[in-house]
Amino acid sequence: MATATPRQRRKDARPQELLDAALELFVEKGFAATRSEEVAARAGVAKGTLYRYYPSKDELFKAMVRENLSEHIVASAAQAAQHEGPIAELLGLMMQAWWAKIGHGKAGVVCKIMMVEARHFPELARFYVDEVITPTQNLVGDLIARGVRSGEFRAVPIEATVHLLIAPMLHMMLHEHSFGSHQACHHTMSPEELLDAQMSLLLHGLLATPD
Amino acid sequence: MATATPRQRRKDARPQELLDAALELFVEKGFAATRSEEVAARAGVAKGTLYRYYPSKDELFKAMVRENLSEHIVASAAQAAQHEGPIAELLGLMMQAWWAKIGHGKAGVVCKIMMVEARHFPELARFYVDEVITPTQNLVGDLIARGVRSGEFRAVPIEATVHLLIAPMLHMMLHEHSFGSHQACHHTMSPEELLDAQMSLLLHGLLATPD
Amino acid sequence: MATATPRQRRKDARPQELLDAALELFVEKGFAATRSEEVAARAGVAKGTLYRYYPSKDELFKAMVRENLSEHIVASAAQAAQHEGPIAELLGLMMQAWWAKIGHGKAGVVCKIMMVEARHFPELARFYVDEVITPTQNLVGDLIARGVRSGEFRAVPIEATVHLLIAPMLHMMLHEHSFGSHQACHHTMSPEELLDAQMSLLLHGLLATPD
Amino acid sequence: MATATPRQRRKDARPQELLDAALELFVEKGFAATRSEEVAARAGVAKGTLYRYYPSKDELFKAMVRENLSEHIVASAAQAAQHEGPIAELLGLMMQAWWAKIGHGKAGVVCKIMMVEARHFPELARFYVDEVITPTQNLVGDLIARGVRSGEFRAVPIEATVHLLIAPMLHMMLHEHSFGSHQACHHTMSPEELLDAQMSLLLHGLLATPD
DNA sequence: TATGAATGAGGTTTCATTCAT
DNA sequence: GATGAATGAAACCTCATTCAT
Repeated sequence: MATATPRQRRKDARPQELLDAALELFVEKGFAATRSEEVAARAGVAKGTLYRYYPSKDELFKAMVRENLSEHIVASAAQAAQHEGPIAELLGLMMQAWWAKIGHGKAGVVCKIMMVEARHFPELARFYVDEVITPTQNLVGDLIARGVRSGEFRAVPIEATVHLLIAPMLHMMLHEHSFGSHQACHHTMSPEELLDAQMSLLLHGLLATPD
Repeated sequence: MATATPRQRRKDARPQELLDAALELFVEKGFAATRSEEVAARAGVAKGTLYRYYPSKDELFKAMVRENLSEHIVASAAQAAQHEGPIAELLGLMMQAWWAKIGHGKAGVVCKIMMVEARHFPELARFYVDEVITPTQNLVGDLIARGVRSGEFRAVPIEATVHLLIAPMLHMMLHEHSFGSHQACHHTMSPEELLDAQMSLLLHGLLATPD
Repeated sequence: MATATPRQRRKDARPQELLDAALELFVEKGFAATRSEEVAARAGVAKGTLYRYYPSKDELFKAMVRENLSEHIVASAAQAAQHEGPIAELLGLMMQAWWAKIGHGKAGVVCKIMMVEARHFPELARFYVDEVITPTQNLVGDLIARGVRSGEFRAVPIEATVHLLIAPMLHMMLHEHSFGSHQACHHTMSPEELLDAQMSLLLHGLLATPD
Repeated sequence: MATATPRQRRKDARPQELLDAALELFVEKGFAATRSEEVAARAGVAKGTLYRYYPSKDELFKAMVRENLSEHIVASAAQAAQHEGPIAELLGLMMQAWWAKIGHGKAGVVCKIMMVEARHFPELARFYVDEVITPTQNLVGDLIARGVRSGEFRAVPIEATVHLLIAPMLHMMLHEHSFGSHQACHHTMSPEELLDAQMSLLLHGLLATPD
């Protein structure tokens, strides 16, 4: 049996190591401000080694996005759950799951990067729109529509409601990444509590007395 | 009193013209990808002239942000209105006003730029947090609190509610700027309709039957 | 009257200075082995200045060839002389003129460079073939044909004769440039004497007794 | 006696295979533009293996030239034939032989490469001059001189005549390698016909009426 | 011995900034 | 003040060479 040599083992791990290093640095400093040598250094290799695996900084970026997005896509699809109980409950669970699995981790960070660099990588942006944004909106939109049809929800406009469900989570993440290091800007509640509160608020509304 | 010559008038307008050009380009291409010569060209002056007004690209950026933020700050403060009727109405008006005056215009764009470049300009980010984010959150938070005290609103958690009010608008703007050019990603409703729908949704909640 | 400032005067001279520097270095070391910084240095400017005038090393090369070829082309055309006496005399004069004006100077050197780099710059090679080689061959070929028709020359094959007239001069130049610095390789006759001898040899042939 | 294993045979052939690959590539793309990995790949070995046989790209080049030149040298020497008939006949045969065995094949190509890279490899150029150019010129020069002494030839200047004999062949080869791929530049005669025509022309001269 | 992953010097090119005019 | 030619630091990328396996 061919035992992998240490060298081979390192080689196999390289692409992932480089992608991870790239993700970290692109988040920390942005794409343009990250030098390819830094990525290599953080991955523990020399400048030239990076180019054995990715033929340019742009390709590295694209690979990094796709790599981290694929989890996202799979996760999104998997959540097209077959849930029986009330839709409201399902929505709450899905939002918590999204935060725990995506918003809180690498995939969430990629959302920020995509937003920042979309103009510079139009094909990638289209890919992101087609594979992530649109499916997610459709998924959530279908659930809302189901709830409306079943009488669980009021006859709300779908698109606006989807937006209202998704935006706070995305924004929370963007905010943390951009201004999270400033004391005055930390949310005093945990993200989970915030989500719960938002969900409850969304369901019951602000008003004390329904008109 | 010396009447300003056309030249003098031209010169007095320079800083603003440069700042406007910078804003446009930073939005279009990002900070790093915008060359200082382009900014000068769009403002109709030569490369060297830019440096007579702003000693470096970084300083130009900071001046641009501060310039466009000041409107925002003033606007925010001005809205700390002495409103008499129900808070819900006030909130709705404020959100519409925010979108019309800020989110839709230059100041909104600056929010995106700040988010993207916050890591690169920490003092500026702090300034933004202190002068824009925190005051805005306090303003909205106070209104919510007032509404709760007066019995107009349920006893909702302030912070989460503020977040839920602000995030959708900010996110709409970011989204338009990042992916707006992709067909699949255009909102089919106008921003104004979206805002109305959101406000209504927020006030009454999703559920058809209050529990 | 707008007097050219020293700066302007230098600027106007730059392209030519850079082209001259490039020619020298490309001849000395070849295209690939010449660093763009060296070209700039020899022209007395900094690295970056080169790129104000030529957007890449390749474009610099092409400009250099075209610049030096244009003389050649003009010269070739001008030699399409309206000569009355014997063609043999004309051919001799033309070869001497070619050597004096072209082979001996920069344009000749460009022939070597074109030969060496033809594979790397196919469009340029085609340009060279169309604008220099083919016209020259046609010009000489027409003269031979005229001589044959008038009975001055034997009924020699045109193409081979053209080749036999041109090759020695070109080869002399290539040889000088490649091996001229090696003592054992210097021709002991001057190029002019060599040309005379060759012309005479070509006209009368090697054989002592015509058969 | 140990019979060579296939592996051993393979190994013994390596240097030649590498040299052949190098020759092909250096001709196709020039020395600088040929990557050592390409040479290895064309020879069917890995990059590192090349360096077990030749310690550097420069040394590979030198070995390649020397290898292919040695044939040339031997061939040149062998042609210093003891021919009895007229020298003119011998010269014609020698030129045909040179074209068939050298000009047309690898050794001819090496002449082009030497010419192009002479400046970069001065010792090699000297070697080439001493071992190839000078002997060849001496050989041809001696034959001319013999013909002059025997009364077969007119009292032509030796050096110019040697040049006139050699240049067309060399130039034909260089030309084919540089511009051969351009339609407008193909000779319409075969090289052999060209040689015949040249020889005949050289012997009898251009003029219809000997003076 | 052969391999090919890794290295890093060195090349091309960009662009913020300076400064003579 | 305004200009834009000039600069050179710094980024990207290549590839000859090394060396662990």
